[in-house]
Amino acid sequence: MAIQDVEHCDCTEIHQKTVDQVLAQMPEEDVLYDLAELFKVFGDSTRIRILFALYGADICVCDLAETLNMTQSAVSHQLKILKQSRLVSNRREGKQIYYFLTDDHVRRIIAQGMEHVTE
Amino acid sequence: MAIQDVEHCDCTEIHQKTVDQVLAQMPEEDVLYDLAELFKVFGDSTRIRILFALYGADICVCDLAETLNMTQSAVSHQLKILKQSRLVSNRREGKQIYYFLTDDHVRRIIAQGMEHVTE
DNA sequence: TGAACATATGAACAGTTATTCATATATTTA
DNA sequence: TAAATATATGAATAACTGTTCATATGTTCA
Repeated sequence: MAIQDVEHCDCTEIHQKTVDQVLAQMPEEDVLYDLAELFKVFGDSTRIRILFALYGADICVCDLAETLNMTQSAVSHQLKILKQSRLVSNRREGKQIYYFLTDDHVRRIIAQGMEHVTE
Repeated sequence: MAIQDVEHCDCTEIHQKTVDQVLAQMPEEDVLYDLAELFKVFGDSTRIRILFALYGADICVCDLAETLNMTQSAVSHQLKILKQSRLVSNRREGKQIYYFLTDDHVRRIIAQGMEHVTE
């Protein structure tokens, strides 16, 4: 999966000017990596379902599992990933832990995606 | 990976009202699936790099491979996925095939993601 | 303090996916 | 038409990932 420095292109005629211009405007590799990692988090049905469930209300793990018809363990594993990406946060209330969307970024990203999907 | 109808939750006290409300506002399963599939396409460094390369200009496969330091085959495989998701389109010009972003949806989705990543 | 409850987590397994390699298709040009 | 060039694609492999199962952690209440 890593980008290797291989003999990459067997074409004879490269438009070097185009290549240089494109390279000049590309973001840094680590930004591209982080961006891909972010979208990867959205790129799973379970996590999308969790994010939608949290769209309008704070919910505890147990209710999430019930709502999405999943095991508590599976939900917890995915919540961990969502939390590491700072898409969701949580707070404890007694025995239960409530999760919620960290901020409106998530809603906007999802909204943009929905526009593409439902057009 | 499929959502199974298992005994999902061993909690005693479910907030049924919350569960029902959340379920009522969830999009259809197939919309959620499509949305996850869309983000999955963005969730790979190679494809993100291709999309950024196409951000400002139409580029042929060969120049893409050169720009991204990849084999032509790997680029073609990923372009196929991007095309199936209608994120990119292409046109032939003689021997070469130029790829370009289908519309501004892609740019907006990427822009939203960048906001989250670079904050 | 101990039992019950809610959540988190590590290991293992199964399914998925990106790249490579070899080769096929399609266009141009000599 | 044959050769050269540009792109596409199928099969195989290696790496990655989501779920399950078993269990650990942390909180409340009797």
